[in-house]
Amino acid sequence: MGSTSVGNGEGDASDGSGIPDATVSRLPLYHRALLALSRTGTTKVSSEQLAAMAGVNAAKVRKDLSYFGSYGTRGVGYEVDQLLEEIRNDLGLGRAWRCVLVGAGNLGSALISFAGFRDRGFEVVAAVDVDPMRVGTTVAGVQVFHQRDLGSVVTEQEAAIGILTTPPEAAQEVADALVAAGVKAILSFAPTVVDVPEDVVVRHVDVASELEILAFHEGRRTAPVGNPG
Amino acid sequence: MGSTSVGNGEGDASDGSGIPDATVSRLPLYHRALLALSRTGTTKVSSEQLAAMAGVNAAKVRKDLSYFGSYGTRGVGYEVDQLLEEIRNDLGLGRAWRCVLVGAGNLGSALISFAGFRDRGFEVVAAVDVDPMRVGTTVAGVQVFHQRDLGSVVTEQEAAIGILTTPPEAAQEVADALVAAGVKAILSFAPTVVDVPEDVVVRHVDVASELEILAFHEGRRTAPVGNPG
DNA sequence: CGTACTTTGTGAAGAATCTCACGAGCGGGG
DNA sequence: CCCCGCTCGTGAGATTCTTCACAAAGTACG
Repeated sequence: MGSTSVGNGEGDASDGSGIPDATVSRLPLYHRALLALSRTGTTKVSSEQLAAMAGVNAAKVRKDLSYFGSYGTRGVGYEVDQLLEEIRNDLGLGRAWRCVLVGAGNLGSALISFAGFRDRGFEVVAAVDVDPMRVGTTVAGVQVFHQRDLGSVVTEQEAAIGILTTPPEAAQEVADALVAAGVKAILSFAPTVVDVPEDVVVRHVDVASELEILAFHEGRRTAPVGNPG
Repeated sequence: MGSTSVGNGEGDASDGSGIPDATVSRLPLYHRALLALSRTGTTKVSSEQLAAMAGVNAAKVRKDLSYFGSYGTRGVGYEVDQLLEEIRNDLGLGRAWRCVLVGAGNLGSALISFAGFRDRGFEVVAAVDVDPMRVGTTVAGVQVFHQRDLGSVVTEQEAAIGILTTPPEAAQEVADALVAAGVKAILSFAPTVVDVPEDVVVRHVDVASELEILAFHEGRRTAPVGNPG
């Protein structure tokens, strides 16, 4: 997708790990599908089924999985629990990921409350903000510190992931502080580009952009030809 | 990318409009950058500058813009306001986009309150939910109807975009209802695949997946080789 | 044991995207 | 008016991603 900035190099693809970016971005889909299968007690799954569940092509599933080794049995398919375990390992979901949230506003608070993360091993262990009204309070059990203490909060909490929900003006400054504190993975909701060193990964979630892309397609539908002015 | 499903065909790329998907997904970045320039009163910008602001390559900027015609002056650059107007047109941001939100829970409410949309022409004109506690209430000025009336709400409100923030189990059913009501653009926050007809565009925002991708990269950093078990 | 059937794993072709590199056109100065 | 320096627009090559198609390898069964 290109919203990632990672050190490039020797590998088979764009990441040093040798796993193509496109494949990595699909792993969560497979993970989700396998989780659903496991819950229903299904023990085996073919690439065809998995593909349907993840909304992709079957050949793609097989090729993606092959990057991690051969976990399937020809003529049978993949063992759900074994494959699930493998992907859990690859995605690093075996451990708990400690996240620090920067910007405890509307969106930030919603994210903290959102249960979907903790289930998967992502826990917001602390939040910071600049607003004196928010500093010192607790949001859904998460303490809010002052943003100037971001560095020490990250260190003390041993946070590995920074979640950035500040206004765009503050994003770069916060990213710099996160990087300085040793954070190497940032999820940014700020509608702006953030510059980070090569070894830091940034991913963006931008709802406004997504809506604009939808609007583009909608606009094309009703007025297929460019502006007639 | 691949989170989009659009009818494929004659074009130069994967969309019927002839504009490559990759280019479309970058238009919001350019739009944002130009907006910032316009606000500071800058009248001209080079592809190099624009590229830096959007976090992409200069050649890519020029090629992207060239799909829409030649709006630059050689030796000078692009006229900010003219280019901004052009991209506004292409993205369909000249008009107001009426959105219906399905699922007025935590995330849904946060989205309604989020100001960033209205500024850009996206307005949530109604919400629906299944929870009787929420039906009949008002969230940030937006009325919440019962989900069973989704079809008529869409029709009466003349909504063009559906925003889906239900639990994954309900996502497909809701998407079907939206499609039946004539909605051709859906933004889904539900962590599941939704099947829609070829002429409907779906885009996904999945925070959990993004975190998992970050975890993947982080995991690779500390343990570069596969699981030593 | 051998045959028929199924599904994986993967080389290779194809498509999309990115990047380079350079000619074309514009403004400014002499 | 002509030359110089700058930046756009774009063909072509490099890269990445997707899809096809088929041999390899397993199961089932008589």
